[in-house]
Amino acid sequence: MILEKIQNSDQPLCAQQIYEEMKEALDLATVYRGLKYLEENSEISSFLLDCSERGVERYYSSFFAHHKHYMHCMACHRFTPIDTCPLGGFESLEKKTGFRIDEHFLTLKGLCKKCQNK
Amino acid sequence: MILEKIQNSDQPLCAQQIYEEMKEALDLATVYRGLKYLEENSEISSFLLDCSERGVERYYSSFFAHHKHYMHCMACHRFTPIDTCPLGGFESLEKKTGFRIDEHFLTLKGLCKKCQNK
DNA sequence: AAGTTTTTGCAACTGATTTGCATAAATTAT
DNA sequence: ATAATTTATGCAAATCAGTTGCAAAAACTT
Ligand SMILES: [Mn+2]
Ligand SMILES: [Mn+2]
Ligand SMILES: [Zn+2]
Ligand SMILES: [Zn+2]
Repeated sequence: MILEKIQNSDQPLCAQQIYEEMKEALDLATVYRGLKYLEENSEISSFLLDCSERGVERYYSSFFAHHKHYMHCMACHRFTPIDTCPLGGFESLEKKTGFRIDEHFLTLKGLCKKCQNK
Repeated sequence: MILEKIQNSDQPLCAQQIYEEMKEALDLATVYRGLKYLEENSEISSFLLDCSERGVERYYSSFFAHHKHYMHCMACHRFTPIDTCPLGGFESLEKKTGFRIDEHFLTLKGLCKKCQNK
């Protein structure tokens, strides 16, 4: 159920949002346990969002959307996906610093098209 | 005191780390209040780090280091600063999506030089 | 020194997430 | 199909970073 909800959404969802729509069927603790299980089994992936209005929440999206980046609208709080990762090769940075980069997380914030025209 | 500690550190620091070194002088709540004040007055800036070992914590660095990005070592948990922001112009992305990008946050994770050679 | 404002410590609270525990549901063995 | 065993669930309590109320302490004004 939880997996389907996430797969059928065009937006990353947080635990509360998933719970809202199934509160008659599932307890919040069960939602969290389900999300944990799904993430451990690589069916979904998550990232933290630090939103000035809504605070810090973890958002989940289906795994095939793994390593996708989003732009977060600070007005409507929706995510706009970015098709191509704007981060290119880190080779020169790695060579220069000796650091081996394994993962990167990028969050863009601003105003979506709709919210600008208001 | 808090501001000095942050300015004199080569690493972003979290509330706990700052508190550790002044626990005889300051209460943790006072540290948090100080950090809030300093950030509101743009003397420091902060970012969230989601570390698989240490959990989610907010790290603070002096404001002149604002808009700096770091690579976080997953072994020693230290930050290596990146001198030049690897993110170039978002103009084409903005034009294509209509989204207006105001801020961006980037976290790189991996293994620092030292930790690789162990 | 007395009155006023600001800062502090401490404890209680918050909100997201996790956990213990006893029960319910699903599986497997008899 | 029935009893024994395993797994999933609800609910409440715990956790953890961070915040807040409140009364006492410190700093500032008069
Ligand atoms: Mn990327
Ligand atoms: Mn940048
Ligand atoms: Zn919007
Ligand atoms: Zn390291």
